[in-house]
Amino acid sequence: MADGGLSIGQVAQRTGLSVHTLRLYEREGLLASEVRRDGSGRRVYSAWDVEWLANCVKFRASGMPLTTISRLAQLVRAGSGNEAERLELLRAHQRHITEQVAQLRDCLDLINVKVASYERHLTAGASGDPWHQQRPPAPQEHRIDGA
Amino acid sequence: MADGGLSIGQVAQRTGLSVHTLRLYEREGLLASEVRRDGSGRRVYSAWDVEWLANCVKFRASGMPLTTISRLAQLVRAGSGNEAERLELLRAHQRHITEQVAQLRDCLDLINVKVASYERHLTAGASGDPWHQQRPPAPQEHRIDGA
DNA sequence: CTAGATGCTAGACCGAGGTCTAGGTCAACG
DNA sequence: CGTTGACCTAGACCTCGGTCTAGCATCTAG
Repeated sequence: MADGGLSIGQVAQRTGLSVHTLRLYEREGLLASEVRRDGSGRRVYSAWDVEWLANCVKFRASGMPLTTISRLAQLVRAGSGNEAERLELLRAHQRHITEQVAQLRDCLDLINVKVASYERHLTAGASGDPWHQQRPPAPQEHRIDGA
Repeated sequence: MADGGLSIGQVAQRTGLSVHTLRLYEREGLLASEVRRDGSGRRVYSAWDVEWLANCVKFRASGMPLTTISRLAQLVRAGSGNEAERLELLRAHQRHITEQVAQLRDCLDLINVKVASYERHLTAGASGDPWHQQRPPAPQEHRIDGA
């Protein structure tokens, strides 16, 4: 392939997406630049396309829905003049990620406690089911609702 | 409701799940103890059930599939003797979360770069599209005239 | 007593995000 | 030449995790 263009198969290999998914993404408007085609209608991806797709993969992995990526792509495709909107979109996702990290840490705390508890249980011999420990009148943690 | 038993609606309120979802979770075997019923067949949740559900919510929020929660619930329901398996399951999810956090950080890095770049762009006046830094969209026309 | 919440079950429906198939084109290889 | 493999489109199909409806029973307040 001249000029560094890549076939869909090659792009699949280096993005980790399936060729099916690549075509889906294109249909859904996730690409920020139209994919070229060769003489017989086959897709030819530029290095820039691949780079963009790699970003898409990260966005997806961090929970950005296809529609949002599509909107971003649309803005980029539209060219200059909408930078503020792109920035807003990115900031929103930034916040979303931060929130996710907080939730993950929250769950991780819980799991760490349970894991430690089971490890104790297993190495020290049975001392009661860690998941059925009676909770004596406990210090009010973040109770969901006072009641 | 005597002895602190809660109705499904009350549980929905304090777990943030819908009553539909609560019934779904029960059908799918996510509950580690069978929910009691009152005289006329209505569910009566114990404080422990609610606590367990709150954990389920965290598990879900951290990407644990229903089937996995179900398996964990099943183990807990089965009682002592399978602690090693529970621990294994928890450790697997621990790893999964850690991996997710890494991915999120990875995406966050990317976004931070882009955000910074757009901020510069916007405050300092247009200086080129931050998303087209390396490769201007020079889509060299796909040949339409014969070869 | 009656209305209006709230609950019950069974099962249909939905959106997101893929994944796969059918049927066809094309280029290269032995 | 025929076959093989990568590619094309259109569209069906699938899983996951809910969400909602129908039709009925029960509780509670006025």
